[in-house]
Amino acid sequence: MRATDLRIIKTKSALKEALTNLLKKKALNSISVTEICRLANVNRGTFYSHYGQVGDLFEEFFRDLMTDLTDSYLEPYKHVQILQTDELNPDTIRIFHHIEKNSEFYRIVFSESVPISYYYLLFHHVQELIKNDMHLHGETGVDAAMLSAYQANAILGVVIEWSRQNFRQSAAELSGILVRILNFQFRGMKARPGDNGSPAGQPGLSGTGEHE
Amino acid sequence: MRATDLRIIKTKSALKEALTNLLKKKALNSISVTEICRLANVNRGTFYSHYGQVGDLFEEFFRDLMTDLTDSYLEPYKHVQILQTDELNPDTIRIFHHIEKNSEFYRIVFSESVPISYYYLLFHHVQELIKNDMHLHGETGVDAAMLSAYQANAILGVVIEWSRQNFRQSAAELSGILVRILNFQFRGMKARPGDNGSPAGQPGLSGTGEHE
DNA sequence: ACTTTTATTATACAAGTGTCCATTAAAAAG
DNA sequence: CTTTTTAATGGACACTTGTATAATAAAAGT
Repeated sequence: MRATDLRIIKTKSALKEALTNLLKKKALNSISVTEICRLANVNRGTFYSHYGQVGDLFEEFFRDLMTDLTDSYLEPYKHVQILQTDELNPDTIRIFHHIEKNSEFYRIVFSESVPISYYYLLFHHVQELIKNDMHLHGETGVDAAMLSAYQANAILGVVIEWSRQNFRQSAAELSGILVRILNFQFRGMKARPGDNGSPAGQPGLSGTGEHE
Repeated sequence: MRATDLRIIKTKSALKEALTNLLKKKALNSISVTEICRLANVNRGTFYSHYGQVGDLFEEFFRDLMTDLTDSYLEPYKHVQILQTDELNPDTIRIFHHIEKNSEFYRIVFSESVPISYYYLLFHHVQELIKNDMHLHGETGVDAAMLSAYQANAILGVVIEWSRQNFRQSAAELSGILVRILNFQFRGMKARPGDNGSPAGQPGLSGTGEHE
């Protein structure tokens, strides 16, 4: 069962193409294996020799996106030194751009009757990105799994709300909103004369600022 | 179709009882309508006259829990005046106790192949609780929907991680972990002599402290 | 080009799904 | 207690699901 067998490649891409087309017209959870195979001209038994269910086929799209997300995430931290909560460059939060770019896809991931497993894929991916980032900045004294879970899901909360509002804001606007949220959380410490010490960078995002 | 018709009450409770028993032995997504009806001695057509799918029956359990969650949530804010990020009474965060008490149920809600809609029910409920709480404390200058989404999902991120670790910590321990996370986020502003001003209460939770 | 390997097909099966309708029986209304 | 209302039943329908197996055909290996 070499993965390079031409027959396998042909079958799989036919199935993916069929699913892509069906997703333009109906919800993921209402698409049947039979339907995909009919459209792809592939025997139903062949489908089951490659995938267990419709979702497994959909998941293959997901893997590619997660790679792109990694790239989107790492970018802003190249400029982490110049970040100030007050003047965060809206373009910095690339994660919103990544989602905006693929909003067609994320619309499905966040839709009601889809299994939560896709959300978990996204969540765990962001969590890992944050956790890796934390290690770069040394020990925090806080349970790393819990802290990263808190921070990752906080961002995704904003994204969920964004998708619930049909992605009507631009990614740049979303970044602005996030900045205001972070500022609000830290409102106790700013605007205090003679107290201009770097206020923990982007704690809402990775929690790993540039100080200490 | 008065909701008080004895036949309806009898049928519905028989179906619920059957589902409850089945859930002790197998996953929600692997339980069929046929199976429930067989166990409940209810005609399959009768099931469909009340519910559209197995999930709709499960959702009825959920409604009750959300009421209990409201009670659990409101409790700690009766003591909000005495809250300090440094010495937050672990018992204060009742939401963890609520989940611990019903962990049997939440284990299902957070399990992989279940639809994300249940998570949304929980998320939106917590979001509303936080939003109401925000209004009590006046305008924030931040998009209320986005801020509450951020804060609600942050807490749920910790809960997801908790369930992923099979709820091995106690609710009290979880509260302690949350306190440490919040302290970490605010580490830039504490231990600064002569700067003992209430540090924004519980921003990670509701973001509405007691100052201003 | 020929042989070997194996992915794909056609077909069949038992089981579940969602929907419909005529019949039955239990509850509500008088 | 009798009548009226309507929930529940039993049976049937076309359809999807997941699995299995022998036959076919396309690719890989020599």
